[in-house]
Amino acid sequence: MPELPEVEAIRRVLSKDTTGCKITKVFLRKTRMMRGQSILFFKKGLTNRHILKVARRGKYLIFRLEDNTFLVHLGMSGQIISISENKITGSRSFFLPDKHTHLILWLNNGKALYFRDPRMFGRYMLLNSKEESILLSKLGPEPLGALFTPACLYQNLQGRTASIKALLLNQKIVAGLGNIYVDESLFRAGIHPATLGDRISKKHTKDLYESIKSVLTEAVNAGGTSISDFQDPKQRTGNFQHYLQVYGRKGKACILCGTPIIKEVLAQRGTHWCPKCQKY
DNA sequence: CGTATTGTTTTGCC
DNA sequence: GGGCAAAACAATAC
Repeated sequence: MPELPEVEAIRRVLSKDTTGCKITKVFLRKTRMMRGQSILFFKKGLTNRHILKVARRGKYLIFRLEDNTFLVHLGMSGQIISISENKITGSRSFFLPDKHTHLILWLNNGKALYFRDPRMFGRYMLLNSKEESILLSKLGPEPLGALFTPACLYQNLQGRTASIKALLLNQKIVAGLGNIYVDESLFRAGIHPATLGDRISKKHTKDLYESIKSVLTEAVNAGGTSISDFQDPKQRTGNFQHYLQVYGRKGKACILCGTPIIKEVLAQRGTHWCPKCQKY
């Protein structure tokens, strides 16, 4: 679920609602996502710290505290819900905490953050600044930042014999794209997802660069894509699912030429494209 | 029952 | 050691 636009939607809500708040209590119900860090370490490192800033890098959500950083990756199905205790949630009717709520942070503004993750692919890490920068430096450039340029993308594709689909899913090449936005970006750029990275011309790389930026910008402005279960901490859904041009449109007419959209597994992921508009 | 699912890391091969 | 592809991770929905 959460790719860059969804994580950004979550970040914006949390930045507004939790910046400056103190974490007063920590309830850890499942420890699997903590990368071996102990419960005691977690509780000590979070309790009575203030949330100084809520940032984002790629798909990572970053809570800067006084002397450490709480780093969250939501994986496939992670979500953060901001709510008062034991209220029935609005859009779906489950009680919190439910069996998928693995972490709760109580704040001094009367709210609690419920970290849910049914599939448990998410990760929580409490890191010092050095550990944080080592981890985040492994990521490629922010696609909406100044360091991401057509030249940078082109350089990163040279000598690469994997498909462009696989390469765009690789967070070292550019950080924040997932399956949905890779398919959408490739459609807008008119590039077939199976094209080898090395075989993409400078001109097509520029097109791809522009497509990635426009897709992500529009998706951020739409509050993300709610295909199955994405919701922000206030349980609002995004709107970008209404603007998807290939993802989830298998067999439907291409918006440009009317040809049925193809869906096949590529790079181990369901991959959508128009066989006429997207060439090798 | 089998298939599919929005992500990353590990494994093994070249 | 790097790049690549497949497997693994876990739970739910259809």
